[in-house]
Amino acid sequence: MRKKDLRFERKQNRRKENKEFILKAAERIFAQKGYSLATMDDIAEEAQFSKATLYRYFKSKSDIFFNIIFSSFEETHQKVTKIMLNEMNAEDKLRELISYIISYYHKKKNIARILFMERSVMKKIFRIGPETQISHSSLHPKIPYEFKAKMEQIFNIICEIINKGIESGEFRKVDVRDAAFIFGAMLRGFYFKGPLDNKGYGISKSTDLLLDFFLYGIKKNREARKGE
Amino acid sequence: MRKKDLRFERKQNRRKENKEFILKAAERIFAQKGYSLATMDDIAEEAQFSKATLYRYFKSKSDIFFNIIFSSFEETHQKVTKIMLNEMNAEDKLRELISYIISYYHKKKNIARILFMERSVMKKIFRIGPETQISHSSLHPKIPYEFKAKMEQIFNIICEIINKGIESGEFRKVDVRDAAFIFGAMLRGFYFKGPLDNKGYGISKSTDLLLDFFLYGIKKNREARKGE
Amino acid sequence: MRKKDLRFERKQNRRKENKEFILKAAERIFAQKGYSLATMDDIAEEAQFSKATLYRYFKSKSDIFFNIIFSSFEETHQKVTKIMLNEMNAEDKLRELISYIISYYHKKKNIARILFMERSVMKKIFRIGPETQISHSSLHPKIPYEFKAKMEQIFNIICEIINKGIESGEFRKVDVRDAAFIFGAMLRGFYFKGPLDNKGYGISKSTDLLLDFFLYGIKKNREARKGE
Amino acid sequence: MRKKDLRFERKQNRRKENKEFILKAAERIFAQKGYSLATMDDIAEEAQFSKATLYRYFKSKSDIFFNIIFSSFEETHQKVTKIMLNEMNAEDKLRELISYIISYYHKKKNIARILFMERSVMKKIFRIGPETQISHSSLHPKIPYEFKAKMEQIFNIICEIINKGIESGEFRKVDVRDAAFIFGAMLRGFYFKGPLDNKGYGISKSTDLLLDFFLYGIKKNREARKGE
DNA sequence: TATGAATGAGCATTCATTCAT
DNA sequence: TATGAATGAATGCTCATTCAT
Repeated sequence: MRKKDLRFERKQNRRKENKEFILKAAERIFAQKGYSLATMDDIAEEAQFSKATLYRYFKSKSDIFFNIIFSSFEETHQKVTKIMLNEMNAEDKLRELISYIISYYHKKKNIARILFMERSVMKKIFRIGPETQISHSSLHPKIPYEFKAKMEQIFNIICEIINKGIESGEFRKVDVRDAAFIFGAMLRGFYFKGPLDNKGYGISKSTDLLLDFFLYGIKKNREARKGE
Repeated sequence: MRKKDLRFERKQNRRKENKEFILKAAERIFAQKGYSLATMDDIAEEAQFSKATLYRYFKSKSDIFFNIIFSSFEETHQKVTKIMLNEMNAEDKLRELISYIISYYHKKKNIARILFMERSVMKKIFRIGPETQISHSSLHPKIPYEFKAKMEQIFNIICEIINKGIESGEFRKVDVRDAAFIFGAMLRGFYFKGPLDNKGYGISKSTDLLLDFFLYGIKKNREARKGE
Repeated sequence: MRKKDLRFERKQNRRKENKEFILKAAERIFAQKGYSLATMDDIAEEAQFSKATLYRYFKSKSDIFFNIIFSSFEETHQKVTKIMLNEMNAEDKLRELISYIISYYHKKKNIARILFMERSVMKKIFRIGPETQISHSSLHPKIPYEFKAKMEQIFNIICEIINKGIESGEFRKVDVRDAAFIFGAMLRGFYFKGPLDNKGYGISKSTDLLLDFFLYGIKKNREARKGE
Repeated sequence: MRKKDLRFERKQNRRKENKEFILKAAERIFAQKGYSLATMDDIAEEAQFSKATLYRYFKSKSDIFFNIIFSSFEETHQKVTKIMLNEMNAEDKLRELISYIISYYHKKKNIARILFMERSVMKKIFRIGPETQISHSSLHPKIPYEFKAKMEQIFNIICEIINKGIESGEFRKVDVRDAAFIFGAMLRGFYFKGPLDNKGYGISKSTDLLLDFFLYGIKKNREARKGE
């Protein structure tokens, strides 16, 4: 029955490709318009499928959105893990991290923005998750939980990098989670700047800038600090 | 015709009060639901006016939103100016700044979030501004321009504070605008943390944390830095 | 404040009239197409209102349908009560009843049909009722309960009429509820005849026919019956 | 070419079996949900065929429905004919008839309901029949005609039973078609009772009850009736 | 001035049916 | 033959905005 298997595989692949294709199209639309303002018509047109077809691949608009975010999270998680495992000192790891995240934000544009920002939308989307899941393990098993979990995994990896930096004597003795949080905050705030303009630095210059401030702060003469 | 003047004035006052009242109500709704999910019905009910009346005071939903943001900008501008004019060293000014902005974000909750984040919404809102304005000098004269201008004024004040810090020798010789941008980014990112949890520090603890990192960074031993 | 009261009253009336008007239009549409096949667009067009306006007056399609049925139930209830209270013998009351119900079915055409027949639709409609009602006493307080209750009130009145007929010696001693059920069944079945044709008797002839059979049955010589 | 014939026959059989299978599945679905609320997806899933395959066996949803009803009509026709041909008196034939039809309604549940009741659906279904048939002698040759014809055949048999009862002196001299119609009405109405509850009698008790009333009516003392 | 009424344009979602393999 | 994929046309419902009083 190899023939049948092959045909089946081909079909599976086609399905996967189409899903991927729709997701890419939807990502572009969400990036342009945000979640609420993006319509299924927009996505259908962008993907060059009929609206009804979208529903063959995804349960709902929020399902599409969820898939976009979640898969991009996995990507990030993998990348961040890889960075952590590198044989570098902590400073260089942070540099890599910054560089990656900045370019990631850039690539994902408003997607990440929506994620961090349209809190009410997120609530609405994820209400689908845990309540519904009880009665029938649907396509979104433990959405917000998995979701948050994934974010925390990433956060923990950053903590670990910083922690190693402290242990190795590179960094002063700060609260690891505080430091990691500040680190993330700098990156987020750097990218999500609203109507503000910074000088439009590229990724490399931006990375240098962020790293410089995260490492050294702005003070000229550091008096004895707690962690030193 | 003094009578008429008085009556007119009373009317004006009443109008102003009502506008203010509607704005407050709308702010609560936007904070709860974000821009897209908030409906004019919601706002009307919250303000205890009829929906039609809302349109007597404001041109559109986006007009309401604009007014909310703009007035809160003015408030911030004044406060920041006051801080700058204080007789303090730069570090203390930054502390005040952080404290104020963190509490401001907290007070305005999602409002600021929307501002920084729902970029597509902002675009939509501000399209009303300059294009429409040509034909009839409308309520939004140079909206995004004024808007951006206001933001830049605030930004410039922060620059000035930092600059004074450099001149006085408190801070190392960094690019002032870069530093101000990083400063803002840290605050923004600290507050807009998406589904992430930080430890839920209060304003005072948050202020300390942010100031500590902005001043000193994370490095233990600072080798010779450019600005030193 | 009489002026205001009057204006308010006028408005209230207008609202009531419009509701009534929409209900009438919807009734025609439901009669033509049944519940599922009738669309809000159909109703809107028939009522010469916009679809959105329909939703100002009624919460949903099923709300409209519910109102149609319920008000027609009340009408029937009143009429049937009046018949019961008449000073007539039981036979004449039954005649009146038959005459009224046949003409009622005729007037309400498919509405009654839907009620008795599209059971699955009814289930769907009334699921709105009791579940939702718990959290917020909505427009449909105890729909199916009230609904069934109303039907049972009507049924009980028929029972009472028959019971009096038994007590007065007009009717033989049968189980009252059985008899009332058979009575109703004959009327229902007489009207809801599917693709069958009877001879197209008018109301008067139909009434005679139904009464004749309900009273005397088809047997020629009645042997001793239980109830005699 | 016997081989081919056999193969053809086998194919035909297989086709027939599949049709039958689909019909059974569809019947279950229609019974559960009524016509409008049942979807082709539901039927496909229940039959474990793909939706497209359904369309290889039947022209449309309504075609499926038509076949269900028509075949069940044939069944009834045969059974009713058999009853008529029995060597019994008319009363016993009626008893058999009632018993059969009540159990038939029970078995076919909502199917019969749909038939008698969703008149608009029936119209929709049968519009496919005679109009379409002109251009290509389709699967539905004279649908509503055959359909009605079948119903009338059944009706006529009931007439004949009653007529024999009159001729034999068992029944009084009533209009035969009127009596048959009332007979049918009682049965229909007895089963299609909407949200009403009767006491939930079983088939045997129900049969007794219906027969009792159809034979003797409710009157105590029968004065001289027309037909006696 | 204030507002209840009205609506056009949309929106997410569904479904009977057709197409391509 | 059998079917997964695709879709046009609806469908119930919503909302920012305008109208009439």
